[in-house]
Amino acid sequence: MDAEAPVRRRRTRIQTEKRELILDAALDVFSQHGFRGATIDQIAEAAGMSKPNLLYYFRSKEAMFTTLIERLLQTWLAPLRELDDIGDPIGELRSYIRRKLEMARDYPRESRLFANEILQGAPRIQHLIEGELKPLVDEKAALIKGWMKAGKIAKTDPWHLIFSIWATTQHYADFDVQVRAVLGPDRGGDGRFEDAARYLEQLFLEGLRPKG
Amino acid sequence: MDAEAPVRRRRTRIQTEKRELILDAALDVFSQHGFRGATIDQIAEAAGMSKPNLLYYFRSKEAMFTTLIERLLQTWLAPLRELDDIGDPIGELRSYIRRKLEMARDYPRESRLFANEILQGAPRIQHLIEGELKPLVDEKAALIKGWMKAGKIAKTDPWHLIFSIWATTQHYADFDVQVRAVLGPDRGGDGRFEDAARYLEQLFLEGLRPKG
DNA sequence: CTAACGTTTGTCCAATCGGTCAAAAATGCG
DNA sequence: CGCATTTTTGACCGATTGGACAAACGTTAG
Repeated sequence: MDAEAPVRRRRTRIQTEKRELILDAALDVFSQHGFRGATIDQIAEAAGMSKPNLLYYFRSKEAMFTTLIERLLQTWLAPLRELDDIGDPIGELRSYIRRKLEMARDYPRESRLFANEILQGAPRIQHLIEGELKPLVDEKAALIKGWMKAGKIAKTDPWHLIFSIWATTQHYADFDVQVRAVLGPDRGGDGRFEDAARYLEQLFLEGLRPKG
Repeated sequence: MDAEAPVRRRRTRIQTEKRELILDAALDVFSQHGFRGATIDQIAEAAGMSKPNLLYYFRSKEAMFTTLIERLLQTWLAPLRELDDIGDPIGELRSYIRRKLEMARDYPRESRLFANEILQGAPRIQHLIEGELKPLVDEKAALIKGWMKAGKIAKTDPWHLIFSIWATTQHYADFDVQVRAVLGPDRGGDGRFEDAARYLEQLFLEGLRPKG
């Protein structure tokens, strides 16, 4: 049931630190090569320690991955959790999009790791998707539906709306190589996220139809 | 230069057939597990033949992958190639979005294989992205920019517009497991693509701002 | 100092990997 | 038929993989 470290009684200071160090290295390697493509040796080297030493802190490659992806999902869903009925609907959605785009910019490894797992059929996190993600999305979809009924935003499908926000924002993390290559060295630099933010705001709020 | 089969002189009927059979099996396996995650044994079993026999038709795992992804890119870019100045701009974009969504529906394996490769930094197709994809996108972005200047569609960033079309449509192939799980057994069935089509059309044309 | 406990590593192992090879089986052709 | 060519396979190989293990090393409390 618990896929954790030696943990006889309490967790040592060293254990806490080294586990964090390992998880960071593992995130590097897993997000770049996927679960099967990553090797324990690679992770150990990235963490600056020997393979058996790494396996002293995590009993298996699977344990590292699980720990990583469960923690990641919480971070990843946080912005959606914050979506609520306090401000005005348009503003709420606008800042949700902005926050998701910031996450793609600041935590691209997490995004890629998650994408990799879903791409391969989510064999290790199916239960999290059905048990955590779906209920949360259903709840927020209901909230959004309320805004539509009240005429605060245009009537459309709230689930697909959420999908499209995920897709467009995470695209800048998951397909980063392609985005950069297509934009070229000038436009593909640091400014690409501000350009994306401006574009996405217009897309979601106004669409492409010319005014007037 | 040519990473092909035994090919002494011409390609036999059997060679042509078996190579197609193998490529189909390889697409199954590669799209599910990525390049490193896939094994020749898996592909051989999926193709219903022995491993050495498979290696008689393709000299290596890499050769299968390369053949597959080069062919795939052509299919994948075809809809964008068709984008031109003949019809009215709004209609052109509308049908581009529709075609891309149909491809996500009909060729999800291709989409996933491509996504997998990009996710991992496109180590094997960097040259195709820079040599083929970028020029095509630049060309079409210029076309779209012309439409904006002429007031046919709203002024915005054509490159990011293309990204957002890719992201939203391919999402339904790449994140299929998640989409289905979130929509549930009722809404996640065959109708999800029609729902998506309706939603995306509204998003891209009108945005979320309520009318009036 | 020393015993107990936490940490680190060198060495090893069975399983799996991509790929080779020679020989057998099937096929095409005069 | 008989011969050449193409197709198929079992056996094998070196390299890499995830992981086990015991011995060594470090740290700390009494």
